Amino acid sequence: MGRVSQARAEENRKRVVETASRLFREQGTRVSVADLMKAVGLTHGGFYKQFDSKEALIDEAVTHAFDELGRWREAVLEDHEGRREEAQQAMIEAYLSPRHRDNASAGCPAAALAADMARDTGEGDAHRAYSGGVRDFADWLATEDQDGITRLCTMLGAVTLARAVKDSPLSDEILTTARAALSPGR
Amino acid sequence: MGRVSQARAEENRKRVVETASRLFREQGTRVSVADLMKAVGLTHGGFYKQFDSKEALIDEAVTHAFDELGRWREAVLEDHEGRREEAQQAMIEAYLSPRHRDNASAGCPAAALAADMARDTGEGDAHRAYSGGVRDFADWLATEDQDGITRLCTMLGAVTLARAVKDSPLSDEILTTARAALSPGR
DNA sequence: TGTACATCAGTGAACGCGCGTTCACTGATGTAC
DNA sequence: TGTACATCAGTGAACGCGCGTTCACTGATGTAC
Repeated sequence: MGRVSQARAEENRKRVVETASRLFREQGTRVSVADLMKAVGLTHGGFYKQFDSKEALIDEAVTHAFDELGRWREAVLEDHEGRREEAQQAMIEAYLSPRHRDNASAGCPAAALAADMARDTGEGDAHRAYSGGVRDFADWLATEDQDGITRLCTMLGAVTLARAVKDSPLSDEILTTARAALSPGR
Repeated sequence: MGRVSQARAEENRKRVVETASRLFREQGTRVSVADLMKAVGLTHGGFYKQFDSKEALIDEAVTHAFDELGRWREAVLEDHEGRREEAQQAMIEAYLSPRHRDNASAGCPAAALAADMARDTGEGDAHRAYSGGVRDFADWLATEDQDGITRLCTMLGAVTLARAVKDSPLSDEILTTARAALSPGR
């Protein structure tokens, strides 16, 4: 293939991070470098021209996923013209929807990457991004009389369980029940 | 080594299932057959004299873990001489304790194995045991005015998040906050 | 502006390693007489 | 009860495979004049 322009190389790098951020949320960080590069349309050898190691990419991909989550929250807040509690309710609805359950690759990284974070070493940017992202999400969800952490626990637990029990009727029931519990008319 | 008595062989088989049930909860089903057998004190070659495949063992180990969870609930209920709501509160306290967070290998399989269940194929005894176990746990946690599913979501979400953010102060805060939210004086 | 050459993003074969699984072998156990 | 032999749980080397990572190579891009 030969050398590629700096602009193209930079764009390729971004696509690797974005694709990794999606694939890791969908399948976990066990996705191989070769499969990832294939998904981007490149070969695996060039990976190390852009990243020091797979772990360095994980750091960037996790950070990227939480940046995306932050933009998701901002978009919801804008949709509701800054009315905070209304936006929170919209986020809760979206979070506990079958759509979010079935599309982890575009969804909440706190839920999708929890097991990978728990099992890996706990040092590095991935864990810093994860902890900071959880804190920010909880803060955003807080109201005057309800703590954001508890809300996030219920939401994340529901999506985690709904994904784990797969397509049994229980999965829908978990989402519906959690949605009802977190709705204002309770 | 030569042949081993039938009683000993049966005991070895049980120890493999028990050890797998612990190691899978601690590290996920990615634990290798060789490492597992080493932990039991055997070599990996003999594994296939007892199990058809690693997947068959996963089925048994997951089932075993949920049986253990059921016995945990029964023990708590007995400790409180059948007083249901009191036993539920004791379970919530134990579930949201640092001890449970830090000892996944002896803890709740619904929390520890959620990611493995979500990412694997969804057929087989492991998933049946998982779904059934989640249902049973939720039923056990239900009260007259609070749904068991929602309680379980909050508990499981809290432990999952507390494990994922590792030893940051946020981890303790998540447990404490969830405990307060699920306590009766609320 | 055009030419000569150095750079380096991407290629694809290769590396050591650990995975799940297989298999010939061992020798104490279980059984038939 | 004692002897002869078949059984089979456990051993350890080997299998093909995919992993993360390395490296010699390619040739268009970027740069120096």
